[in-house]
Amino acid sequence: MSTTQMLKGILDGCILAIIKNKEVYGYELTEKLESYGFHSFSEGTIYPLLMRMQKEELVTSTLKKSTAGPRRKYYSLTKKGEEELNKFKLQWDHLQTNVNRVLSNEVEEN
Amino acid sequence: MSTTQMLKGILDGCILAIIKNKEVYGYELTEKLESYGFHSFSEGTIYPLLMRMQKEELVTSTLKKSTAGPRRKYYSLTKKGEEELNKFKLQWDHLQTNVNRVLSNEVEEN
DNA sequence: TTCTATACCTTGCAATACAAGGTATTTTCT
DNA sequence: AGAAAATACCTTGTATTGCAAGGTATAGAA
Repeated sequence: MSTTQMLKGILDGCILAIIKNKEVYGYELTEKLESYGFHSFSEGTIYPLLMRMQKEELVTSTLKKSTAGPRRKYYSLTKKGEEELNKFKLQWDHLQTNVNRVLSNEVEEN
Repeated sequence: MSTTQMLKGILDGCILAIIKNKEVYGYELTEKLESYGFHSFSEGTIYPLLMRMQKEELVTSTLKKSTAGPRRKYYSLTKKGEEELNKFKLQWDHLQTNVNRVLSNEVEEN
């Protein structure tokens, strides 16, 4: 099993969290994710993902001049994006709890 | 983002962990996962997954009579399956660490 | 001018969770 | 005995998403 599969759906939430903290552009994200411990991501992953999130109105983008190279497309969170991030946090929390419960072989308590 | 996507690749590890603890049959798994807090899984998810894991020699299966209904196909872990489970635990640990780091906006320490 | 780094995007593929539908066995109910 | 219900397995087709590979364009440096 590759880490690739384990990231499905989780990367979305991580990127929302990063954008919330500070607006970023796509190219920057591929590097930024590394600073959080992830192996570096393909641009073929990042750009389509950002465009999808914009289509879903979770983020907005504005072009700004770069110091070196073409203009950067900076992304920031919409209100809907913040709500989505909060939803993700809850889901991630449940997932963590459940997986850890399975791995340590404990049954759910109520 | 649905939980469905967040499970990709993670379900494998969970099922390996459950099988290691005690041999189980497919139909039973769909119920067992609920007791760990997961919403119940489709059989269309479980059966292909078990067959794939058998093909990869992570598990073996034996048919046993049921008290009610057709014979059950019980799965148990191979040595390779145990190794895979250990790998999964490490990967899951890293994933947890990294995602939580992003969500709390901490940079990796070295 | 040419090279390099920056920055964006597209296409096609692989992996996997799931809905929907199908088959067979065993017990229970009428 | 026949019908119904629960148990148990499997298959097909679809949607989602991460990624490799390849493409385009801008700006500064050599």
